[in-house]
Amino acid sequence: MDHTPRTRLSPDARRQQILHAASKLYSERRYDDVSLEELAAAAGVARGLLHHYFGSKRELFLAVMTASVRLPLEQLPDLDGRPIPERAKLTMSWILEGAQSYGQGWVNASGAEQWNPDNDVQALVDAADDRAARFMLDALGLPDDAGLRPRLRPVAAFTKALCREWLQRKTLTRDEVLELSTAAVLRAVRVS
Amino acid sequence: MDHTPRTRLSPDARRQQILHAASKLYSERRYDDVSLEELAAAAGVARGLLHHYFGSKRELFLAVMTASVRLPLEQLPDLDGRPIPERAKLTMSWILEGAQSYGQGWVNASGAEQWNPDNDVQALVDAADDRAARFMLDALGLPDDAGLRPRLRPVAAFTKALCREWLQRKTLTRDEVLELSTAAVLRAVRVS
DNA sequence: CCCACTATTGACAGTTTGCCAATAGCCGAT
DNA sequence: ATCGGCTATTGGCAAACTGTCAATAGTGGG
Repeated sequence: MDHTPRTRLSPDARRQQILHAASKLYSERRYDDVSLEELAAAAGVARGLLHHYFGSKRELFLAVMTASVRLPLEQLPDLDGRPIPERAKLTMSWILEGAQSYGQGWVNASGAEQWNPDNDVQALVDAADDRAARFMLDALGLPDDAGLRPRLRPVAAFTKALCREWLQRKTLTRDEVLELSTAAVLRAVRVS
Repeated sequence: MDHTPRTRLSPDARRQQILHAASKLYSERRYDDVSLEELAAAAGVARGLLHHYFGSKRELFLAVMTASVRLPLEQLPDLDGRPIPERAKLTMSWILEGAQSYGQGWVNASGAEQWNPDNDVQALVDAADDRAARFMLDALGLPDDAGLRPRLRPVAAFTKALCREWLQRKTLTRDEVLELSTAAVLRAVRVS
């Protein structure tokens, strides 16, 4: 046995290290195909530590997913005074930018593995889609009432599917994706 | 031990029986949360028989999924001579009908559990979406070349997300779903 | 410099999957 | 009707995996 002297880190640092290693493994193989032993080896720690920090294998996985299914949509280009169609197009263009550079996880995580209605992963994806819908409403300067959010949420699924065609299969161009997704947004908010 | 005398069925009948039982269990709980022992008990057979028929747990699961992620889209209403927008609306209405009555699985299975690009479930869903796109092209009387299929495939994801809002969350009406999905189809095939 | 705190480890028990030899229904042949 | 062979079906074994917990060893504070 190789007895690497045990190194002691702050809980936060260790957590990040484990999440980072797990993120890489889960991006390559399925959840049930990756053992805790592998995850521990990749992170360079003992298997028991994973349970110590995350409780169970599922919770570790969900922690990884939570960080991956959402696009980083912090700052918003300044859109004051422009008409809504232009706002929609610019915001969607902004989103596509994010999808291209950071959003590998966002693009692919488009739903649950099975059709179980109360699925933990589906809940994460739904929350992310809802967040994207609110983001868009905010960018358009529209109120969050009036039932627009349910009409806008499915557009997130649409956009992700379009991005898969564009970024992975390379069957669509960026311009096509932008056009189709923007049109869906405008139709959803009832603006021609 | 209860020794129910062992009953011998034809391979096809047994396969169907197992698939039926598995389908029910998988609709309630996650893949990794259902053990082969439970599946065997639900089907009323020994655990070894599942391996005999399906090889592995994963293959049994995929067999269930294969049947569930596709809508039964056999017959198509007769649309000869009508303009394309009307064809699109009628076809989409037909699809929504199927989603409401049979398509619990189709609506929910909208993607992979994780963002692994070569995921077996994702492949099934992709094939189903592609099939739906061909179905729609056929209904519209449009040729399958010209790169329309990649533009139309994401509409399947969009429609499923809309159906989830309509059938599960009850935040949209059937008419709204019909309007938004039909508009997406028409935009995808470049017909106003 | 030593002690207490806690991050980290290794081992154990229960469960699960995959595999294979043994068993027993069923159909055709005699 | 009965027997024999084919194969559907079973039960048990070995390896792998997850969850739990007591023991261990860095590390900062007194």
